[in-house]
Amino acid sequence: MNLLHELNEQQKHAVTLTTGPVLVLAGAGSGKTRTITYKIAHLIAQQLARPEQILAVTFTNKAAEEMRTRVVGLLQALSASPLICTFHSLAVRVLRRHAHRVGYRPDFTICDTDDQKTILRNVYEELKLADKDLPIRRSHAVISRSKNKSWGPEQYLQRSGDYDAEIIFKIFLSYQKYLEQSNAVDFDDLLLLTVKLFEEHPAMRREYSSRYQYILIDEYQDTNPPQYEIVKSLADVQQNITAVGDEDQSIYSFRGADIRNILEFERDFPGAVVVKLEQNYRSTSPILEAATALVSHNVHRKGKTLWTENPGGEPNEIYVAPTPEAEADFVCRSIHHHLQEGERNIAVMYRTNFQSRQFEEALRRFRIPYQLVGGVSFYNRKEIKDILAYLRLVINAHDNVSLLRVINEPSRGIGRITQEKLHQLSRESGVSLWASVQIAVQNNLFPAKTHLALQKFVQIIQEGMELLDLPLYSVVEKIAQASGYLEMLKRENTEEADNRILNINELIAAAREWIGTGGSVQDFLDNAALRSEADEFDASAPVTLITLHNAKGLEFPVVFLAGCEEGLVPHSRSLEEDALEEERRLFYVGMTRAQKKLYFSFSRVRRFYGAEGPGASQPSRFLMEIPERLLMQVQVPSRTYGGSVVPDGSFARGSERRLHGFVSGAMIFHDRFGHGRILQVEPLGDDLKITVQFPGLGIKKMLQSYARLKLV
DNA sequence: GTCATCCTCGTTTTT
DNA sequence: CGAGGATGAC
Repeated sequence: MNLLHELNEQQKHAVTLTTGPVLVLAGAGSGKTRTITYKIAHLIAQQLARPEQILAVTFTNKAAEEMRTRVVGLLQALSASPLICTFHSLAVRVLRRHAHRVGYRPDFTICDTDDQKTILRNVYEELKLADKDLPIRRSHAVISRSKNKSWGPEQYLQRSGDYDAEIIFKIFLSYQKYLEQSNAVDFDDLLLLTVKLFEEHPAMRREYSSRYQYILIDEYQDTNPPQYEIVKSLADVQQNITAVGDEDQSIYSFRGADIRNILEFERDFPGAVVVKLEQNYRSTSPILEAATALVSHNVHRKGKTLWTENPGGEPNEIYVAPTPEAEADFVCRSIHHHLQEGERNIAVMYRTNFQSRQFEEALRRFRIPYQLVGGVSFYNRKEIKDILAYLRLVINAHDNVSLLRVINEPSRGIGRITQEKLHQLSRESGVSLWASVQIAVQNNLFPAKTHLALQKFVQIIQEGMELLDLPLYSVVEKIAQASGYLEMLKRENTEEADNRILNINELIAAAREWIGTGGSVQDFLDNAALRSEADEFDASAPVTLITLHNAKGLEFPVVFLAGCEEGLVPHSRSLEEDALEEERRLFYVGMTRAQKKLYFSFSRVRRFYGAEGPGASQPSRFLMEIPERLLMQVQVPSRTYGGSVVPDGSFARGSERRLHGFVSGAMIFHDRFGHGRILQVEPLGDDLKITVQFPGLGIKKMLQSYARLKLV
């Protein structure tokens, strides 16, 4: 079977290098994932490796799934399958077998962000700290960032230089202790414990690195230090590692991703062969040229030259909207147009999640169906997490985090005070909360009402434990019943509660399907915990709303990059030099998702927290970095705007802010270049109607003329 | 201990 | 504007 004829020379080269380390530096749209996929297929087809000797690590579950299907597609008959997974799911797999070697029981629970914050709240209580002195979100962020750099509490204290490092150090310590006592791990621990396992148990390292003869890593530029350590360990014995990445698409440094991993691959893996993939198969040339021009403003890159055989193509358009509503309106109208032309996959991308709302509302108004990627995913909904917490407790009652989540959900009279006392009890006697509850019940430590409530709770969980022999879905069903959760929702009798009931039913259905996979209850829970929002992406949806981060690895014929404003992209919190380059890469990632047509849009006015920003927003500097010849302004020959101005044409005090951006822009336009024409200025009560005509000036000049104006 | 209401404060990006 | 915490009435 010859799979290689479908590849170009460089891709073929990368695929046929079957021993030793290989670094594939691949530009956007150059087929890097395809190269890995073919390499897996090639190794199997040529009998260079058995499928189970191959391990491929991707960035998201979705990508893993896709790669799996593609491999199966290339090799019709597969007796076994290669392991294709994410770092985190790999870690879970390893740790479920060997947790005891690093101090955990194999039934450890995985905490998500919410759970982490619950734990931190308890730590705060123990250390007598208040959220307003040091916001939990901050300690959470600091702890996670440290772990992403492979720092424990001590290293953090020594190396961070934070002014409040000492107190965070204490929080960090207690947090970690709490996790250990609950036999729980957070996302970061999954990686760290795996590293620890390989470090402290050379036998484990040997076992895994000889089990997998070939290691393939996708999106290598996004690996952080613990992931890097895992890669090193796994490639230890055979050194048959293929890493595929693009330094221009490194956008996860906030999660500890270290671009050095890719820049220093050749030093880390001596004898590495470097292959560059520079032909882009995705985008037409206006898109590719603009993207290339943009990213060439970055200093920290190896640099490569992308080229395409798709000449011509539509010009990139910019639309400047007076308000976010107008921006959404424009996007919807254009989407409508493209849909009518028969386009099937259109994406609207933005920097921050909150921007999705304006587009959702507009799309609904236009009755255009869409999918939102990100936001609150199914497994993140409260009702789902609650029911799953019950399920976790039934498997492992000592899981404090889950216990706290549902001990009073639905409320059964075990409030804050009781919970605090239980905590105290558990700290004093060094046992789990579940054990404390039982001690309390046995020794009658609480008033009659509370006592009964606790008894009832114990009973619910114990009954659940007895059900575990039943099929998973009926366990879930019975738990939803016995806990009183369904009843609570029914009694609420609102549309929202009904929706929640539907969601629970959907969970039961998912549990029913799970039986078919042959996985255990534990696997079911692991899967739920590691499922990310981006995994729910449906490639066939006509319109997709998505953040720039989530869009990585995807492609769409038509892309709208919305909110191209200073402060949004680049985000106001990333204006220092390094962070700025990352923002530029993020923008680059967005641009290079487009196959045929790329739009930029931004709004003169931006609302934060429901109120307007302090002045007109300025166009993103990234727009300015794109050569003018590659940009075209959407034709809006004349527009009518309304706003508050006093009759003589000057702006009323207090009202100028609202319309500051475009009104002032129109005026300076007139001033500075002498071409702009204010067609009409008519008072309308307290309002003023201004009609402006935009002639064909250079687009950047015009964007800037708006932005630079100061209103007097 | 619970529920309702008021208030505060904050939005980067994610496994 | 909205979520989630803090406060106060039962």
